[in-house]
Amino acid sequence: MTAKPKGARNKRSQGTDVSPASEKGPNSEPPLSLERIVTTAVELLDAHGVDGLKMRQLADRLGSGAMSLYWHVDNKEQVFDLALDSVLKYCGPPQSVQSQDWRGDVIHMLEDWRASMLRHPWSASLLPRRALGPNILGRLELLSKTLSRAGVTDADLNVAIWSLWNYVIGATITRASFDLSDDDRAAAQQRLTGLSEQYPTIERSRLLMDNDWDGAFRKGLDFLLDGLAPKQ
Amino acid sequence: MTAKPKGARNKRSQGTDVSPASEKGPNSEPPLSLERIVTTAVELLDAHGVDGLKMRQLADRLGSGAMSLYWHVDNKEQVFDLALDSVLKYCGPPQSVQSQDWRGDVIHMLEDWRASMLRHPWSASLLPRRALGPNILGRLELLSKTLSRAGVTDADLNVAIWSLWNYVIGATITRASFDLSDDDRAAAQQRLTGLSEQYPTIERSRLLMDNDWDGAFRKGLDFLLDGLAPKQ
DNA sequence: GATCGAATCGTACGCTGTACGAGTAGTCAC
DNA sequence: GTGACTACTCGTACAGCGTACGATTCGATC
Repeated sequence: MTAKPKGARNKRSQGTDVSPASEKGPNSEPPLSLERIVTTAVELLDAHGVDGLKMRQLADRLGSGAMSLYWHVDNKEQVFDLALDSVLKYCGPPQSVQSQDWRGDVIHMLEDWRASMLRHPWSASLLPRRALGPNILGRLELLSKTLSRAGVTDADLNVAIWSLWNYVIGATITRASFDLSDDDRAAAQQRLTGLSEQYPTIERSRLLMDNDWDGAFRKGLDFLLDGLAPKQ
Repeated sequence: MTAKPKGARNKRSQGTDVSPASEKGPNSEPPLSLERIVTTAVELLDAHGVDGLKMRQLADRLGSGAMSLYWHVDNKEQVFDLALDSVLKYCGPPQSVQSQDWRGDVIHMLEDWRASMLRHPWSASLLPRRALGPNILGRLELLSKTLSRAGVTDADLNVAIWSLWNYVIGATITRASFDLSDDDRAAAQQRLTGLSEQYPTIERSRLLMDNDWDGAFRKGLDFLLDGLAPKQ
């Protein structure tokens, strides 16, 4: 019986052993690994979106057969989980670990979070539905610690975290999906012109076309932080 | 050449003509119609989620062949669009059309919006990615009008609308997906216990388990409204 | 050489959305 | 009646999907 490795699947990644792949010919693919699978999956997701990721295509791109993937990965869902978390690494605020400016630290982390997801527009809509990987948990832990340091009581901590999470997720999902379909939006706005008696206000303000996404995000974030944490 | 009706597809629904179905025997299904398709699709989505809606199953449940659906509907995507919009009808705030309490009106509409989506947990994650139907546009128009009445300037209007939209969407998507997987959350929280040195803060606060979703939603909404619209 | 585990992959299966075109029933003109 | 036209239904078929299964290959160890 040959059982797949489950817990220690990424054995190869953590060791410092010399890769045996280097001994192969120059025109042969390196061996499969979790890392190669995940980075290639991210490439394909960036190129073709969530629905555009196919296991066969992923294998093709890696120079292997489709079923070889399943030695390293349980199923397609796990590919999503790994790709998602891999994209959300955070290196912390630039200057220091124990900055006095907790508000700046929170804003930096959340804006970086949003930016990371917008760089990979498939990631935002995936995030709420998938398992929490170490990078996601790391961000939550950092957020939690920073708010705690800022004086948010334990009783309010969870409410504050989830409010911020909700806001970031919602803003990014909307932004990303509207980004993907500029033509659709223009068409929808155009269609509204024919219905101006039904939707006069949103037609006049050209709601669907002209938006300051970044500014709106920052504005709402400020308001939330004003309310959630005591002023300094 | 037999072309499908495109614009006037729902002819049967708007007329007051007597339904010819009543002349049939009691044990035969009523004829297909957009309405029946949509309401049945909503039932199936409620029961099995987004991935659980299959065209064949939908047709079975309607007592017809799978391909008959395609006379009334272009493709499966349109079924999603119609089901989504059908679930988001809004009848307005209870008391009056021109209430003095604009803040109460906005909160009522947004909390009703969230409640409607939570009643159909598949709807929230669908909303940002799909076309805007008349009910969705109606809500946006109402929100727009109310904020305008409350004194929000034209320049700030779009920013305010999108901030609120983002917040509602994010809160509801998160809530709905966490709702769907209570066991997963418990398991994830349990797993965190084994990693308490890495994630001490969110482990101690039991972030993944114990949350006051409704309270957090209302709190954040209040903060946003405080900032977005002038105090009354 | 024999053995064994790790890793690869060809084949096949069940399921999906839907293109195609045949078939049916009702209506209207003559 | 009869033929034409429209509205609608649906059986069949097809390509593409995730992946179960089992055969195969390769390198290390005894």
